[in-house]
Amino acid sequence: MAWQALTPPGEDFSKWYNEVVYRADLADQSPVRGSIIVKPYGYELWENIKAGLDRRFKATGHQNAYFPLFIPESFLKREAEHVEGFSPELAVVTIGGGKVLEEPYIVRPTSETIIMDAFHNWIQSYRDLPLLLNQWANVVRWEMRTRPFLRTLEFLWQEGHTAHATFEEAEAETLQMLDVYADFAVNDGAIPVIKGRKSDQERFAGALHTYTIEAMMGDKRALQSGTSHNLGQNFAKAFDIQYLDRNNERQYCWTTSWGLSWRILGGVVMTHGDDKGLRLPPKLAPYQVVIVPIFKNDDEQGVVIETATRISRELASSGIRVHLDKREDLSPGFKYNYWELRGVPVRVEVGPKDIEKGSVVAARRDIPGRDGKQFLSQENLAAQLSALLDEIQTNMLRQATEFRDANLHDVKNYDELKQVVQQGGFARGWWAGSPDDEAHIKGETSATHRCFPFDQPDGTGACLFTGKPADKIAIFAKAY
RNA sequence: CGGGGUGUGGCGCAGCCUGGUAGCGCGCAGCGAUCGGGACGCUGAGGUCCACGGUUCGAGUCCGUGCACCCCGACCA
Repeated sequence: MAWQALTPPGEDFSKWYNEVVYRADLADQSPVRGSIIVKPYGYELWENIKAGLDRRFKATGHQNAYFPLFIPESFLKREAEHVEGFSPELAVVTIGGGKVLEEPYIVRPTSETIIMDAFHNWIQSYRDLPLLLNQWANVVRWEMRTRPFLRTLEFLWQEGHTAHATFEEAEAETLQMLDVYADFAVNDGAIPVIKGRKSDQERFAGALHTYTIEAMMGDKRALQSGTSHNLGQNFAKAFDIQYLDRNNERQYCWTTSWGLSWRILGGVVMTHGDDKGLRLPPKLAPYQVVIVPIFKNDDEQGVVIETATRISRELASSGIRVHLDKREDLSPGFKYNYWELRGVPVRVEVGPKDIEKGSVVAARRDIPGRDGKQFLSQENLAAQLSALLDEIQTNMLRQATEFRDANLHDVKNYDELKQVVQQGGFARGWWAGSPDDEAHIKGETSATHRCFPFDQPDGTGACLFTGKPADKIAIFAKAY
């Protein structure tokens, strides 16, 4: 009994999160402050996230490209708001090859500027539009305080950058990509998200509009899980991206950018995890099924391993990501806990009794204890498990949605907002406040304006803070 | 950048107050036993005690300086 139980999430969510990330082999601490090593299991999870997104990007007409890690310092300065927003957190290279550089290079915190510089060269005609690119890359932001995956000095993400002929097209693109993010989060990540628009206070440095998907974590705090920006003509003007329209007139482009990082991986952990560790949605899980063989002696071991291997091959050939845990000297109970910590959606147990009966035991991670266990026939097992995985995916989304809805409260006034924030959860109410009002609320409650949800009620109401007439509702919550 | 904490085998820690050149648990290796919810036994490998300077016959321990990392806040994907 020397193993150490996880800190229960209800006791100290932050501590629980750190323990899960490290103990479930997602990541390791690195010698570099605020930077993590992503271990194979965590990286495979990220690869599945990438695959789900990349497929959607391609389906909406985008192509991948790759731009340099280093950006000339002067590029950042071309868009005033942009440089102001990012300069506090830049890493700057001043020496290369032992020589002081004439112009320092910025290690990209985001790539708008260097990509817009290329767009300047690439776009001449309306026939060149729209230009729809995406880049998978690492970026660096020198953050004060870091947390694995949620905020690291260096992180992996994708950043889409597009240029369009009109505001309407750029706006449509911005909203389309937000839909893509939401579709991915909901259907692959089983994370219910609220789509909305950021307040001016919270929008991206240099953007006209920033749209966001906001998710509720297991501690009822909000996680901004992906953002999509309509950059208007701000960057097009700063980088002189002009095209000749059908009437042979020069026009500035309208550009967008949209990004989603490995933070979403932290979101998966914090949305679904429980006191036994990770719970991974089947669509993202590196292993969807793990097979634990059970035997008492060499005779049993022979036949059990043989059967388990056969089943494993059958499942793999049906496209199920399966792993057979053949490790010896480890008891089944140990393996159950081991794989539960790592969030594998389904555990299949194969023992002598199962072989007698032609069955297996299937235990689902989303339903704890005996309730989640059932016997399945070895006949047609792949189809049965595929159906079970679908059911788990659906159930996890349902559980997360119920939790989110149960902690999303409508508030009429500031007192109610404070109460909601204090007990944990999202506070939703009419809002007509100023940036100063937002700052005031943040100062007093540490809750921030998360978004104006797209889903708006009819009519108008009194602002929860100022009492002034408001035509929009907003959501406030403590956020990561 | 403000506040707090910690640096001792791979990990978690004790030892420091009351100086006498290292110990526990886990993990790891070998053998055996066990295996339907984290069982076990025996044997073994593994440490310039964060760095530098000082006090001392002698420093993990006392003093000074520095560095690093973690946690809590303000800033952010």
